[in-house]
Amino acid sequence: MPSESAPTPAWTVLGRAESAADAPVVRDHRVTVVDLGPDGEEIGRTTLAEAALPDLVRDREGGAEGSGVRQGPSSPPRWVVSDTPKWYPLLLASGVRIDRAHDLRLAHAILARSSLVTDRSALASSDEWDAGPVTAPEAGQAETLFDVAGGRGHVKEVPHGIDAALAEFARQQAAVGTATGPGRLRLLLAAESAGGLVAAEMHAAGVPWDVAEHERILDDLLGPKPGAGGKPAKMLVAAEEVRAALDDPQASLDSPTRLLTSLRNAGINVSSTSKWELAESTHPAIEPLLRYKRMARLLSANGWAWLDEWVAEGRYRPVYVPGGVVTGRWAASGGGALQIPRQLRPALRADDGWTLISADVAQLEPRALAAMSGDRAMAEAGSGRDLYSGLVDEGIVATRQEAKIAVLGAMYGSTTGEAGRLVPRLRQSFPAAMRLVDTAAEEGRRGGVVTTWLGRTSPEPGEGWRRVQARADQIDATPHDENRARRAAGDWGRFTRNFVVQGTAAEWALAWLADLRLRLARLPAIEDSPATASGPVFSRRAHLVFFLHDEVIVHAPEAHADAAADAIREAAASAGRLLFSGAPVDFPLDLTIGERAAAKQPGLDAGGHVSGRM
DNA sequence: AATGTGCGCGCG
DNA sequence: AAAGCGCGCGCACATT
Repeated sequence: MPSESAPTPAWTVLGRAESAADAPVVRDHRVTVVDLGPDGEEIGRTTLAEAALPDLVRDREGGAEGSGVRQGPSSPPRWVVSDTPKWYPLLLASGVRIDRAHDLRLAHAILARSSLVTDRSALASSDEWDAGPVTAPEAGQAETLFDVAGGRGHVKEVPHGIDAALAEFARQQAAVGTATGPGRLRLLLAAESAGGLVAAEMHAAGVPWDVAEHERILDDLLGPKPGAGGKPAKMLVAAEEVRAALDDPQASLDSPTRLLTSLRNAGINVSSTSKWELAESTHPAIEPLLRYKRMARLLSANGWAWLDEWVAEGRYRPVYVPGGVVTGRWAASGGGALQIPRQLRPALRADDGWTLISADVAQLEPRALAAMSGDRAMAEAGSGRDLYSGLVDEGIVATRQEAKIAVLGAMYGSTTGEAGRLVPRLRQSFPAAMRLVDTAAEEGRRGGVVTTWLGRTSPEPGEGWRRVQARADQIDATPHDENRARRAAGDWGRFTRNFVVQGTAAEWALAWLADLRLRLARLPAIEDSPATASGPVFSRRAHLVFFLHDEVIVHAPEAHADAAADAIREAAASAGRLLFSGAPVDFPLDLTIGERAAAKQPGLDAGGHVSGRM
């Protein structure tokens, strides 16, 4: 229960207790909890055993059974932690969820680089906060170490002590105070931190995974599971067909170099073994070869070995890395969470009595661009309809396919081929949107930085890039030097052009997630449910299980499916208002409840590559 | 035997 | 069809 009649803290900082001089043991696992008032002044402090932390947090959250349902009139604090994966798994395992957090590591990464922050010197010098996330504590199987921008090669953790946390938090608050447009940065820090919570929660809950269905798919596409070291029967058959068609009984299909030699010996004139180049040939070896390659990919990426390693108790538990991509998108570490092939989506299977709800935003990036640039014409083209079809309706391009090429080309900086022909039409129809991306590209070509809608700033080009540019400016620069510099400048310009769009879209998605997790937590819990593999916090209520840039999947009790679907829609509308209040841009969802929820057909709108069927 | 690199391909 | 952006992973192959 809330303690005494102390003033309600605005922030509560968690940190490992600093060992006092008279501490009986050096490594006593104790935690210090410091309450801060609205101006950052300390208004309370207590130290307790690590094991007692969950109960304290549960009390402060004011909810029963970790439900997160508030009981008292005062709101729970925003918990300030060094690094969410360091602290939150323990709480979740104890049945405690929290509403709001401020993740010092994630916030530091944003603030130390944001061009909105006027004075970054204090944050720049506290570089012990420039580190990657801790690896998941129970990760017996996680062998992949990851590097985040700046931490290349060495795995370093941020400090977890209370003194370090308080000092860094004070630096961060001061930095936000000096920012131009502090509101946006505060919003970004809150959203980024909420993303940290969601990532930990989804890892704890896991994706409900039907192993039998996965095995059925493997059996269907590859044949029965082979013995150790063996290849599946259907792969062997395809390989023999290829060798026969090439008239090369020794041909190796697994080594690109040797395969290329075999292909050329058979008169197939290709410069690589990539599938798009192979597909242009009509040689009879090509069809079985492409079939073989699809099977080889499925086997190595998501075959029986993947199932053994990554799925246990009917749950796939990927490790998400919020902020792991420079643009602010999430990365994933281990198990290929962001690359689960559409082919396998039927293996996502709700528990008995539960259902899956999947929702994705149609054309998120162009909509983010329309909103941030205030381009009314572009907003109108996407209003209440498929944005690409909107371009056709408005007579800007002839077909939906052309619209897609033009829009993607505008955001990625395409200059050749069909995109080169179509993008200029957008420049005419959507001048504000095009000016925004063109300006971002120009800034990048000059070696400058660009910033997303909420304040995430692109990295500066590296030393090598600067050397190349400097070389081309020398009086004795060769045409080769100049070409190289022009190409590098163009590359960086396309990066910064895309950064503002991809990064702002990622901010919208974070706001969506952040709002959604709170709405789901406020749905009622179901009664009398058996314990599930989702853990103590999520066994009785709707929860997020999957997130992929512009798509979420929620696992919900059947009785709450409609309420959860509403929460997803309302959260999307709320995210749009929060980021772009007043802009006439909507973010329509494709939402599916039930059996087919996880198995959306290969992309009408996805990156453009419609995956082949086997 | 470990480590690094390029290729190819899955996802948005 | 890929192109133009951002990723992670497994494999073959080269290097240490």
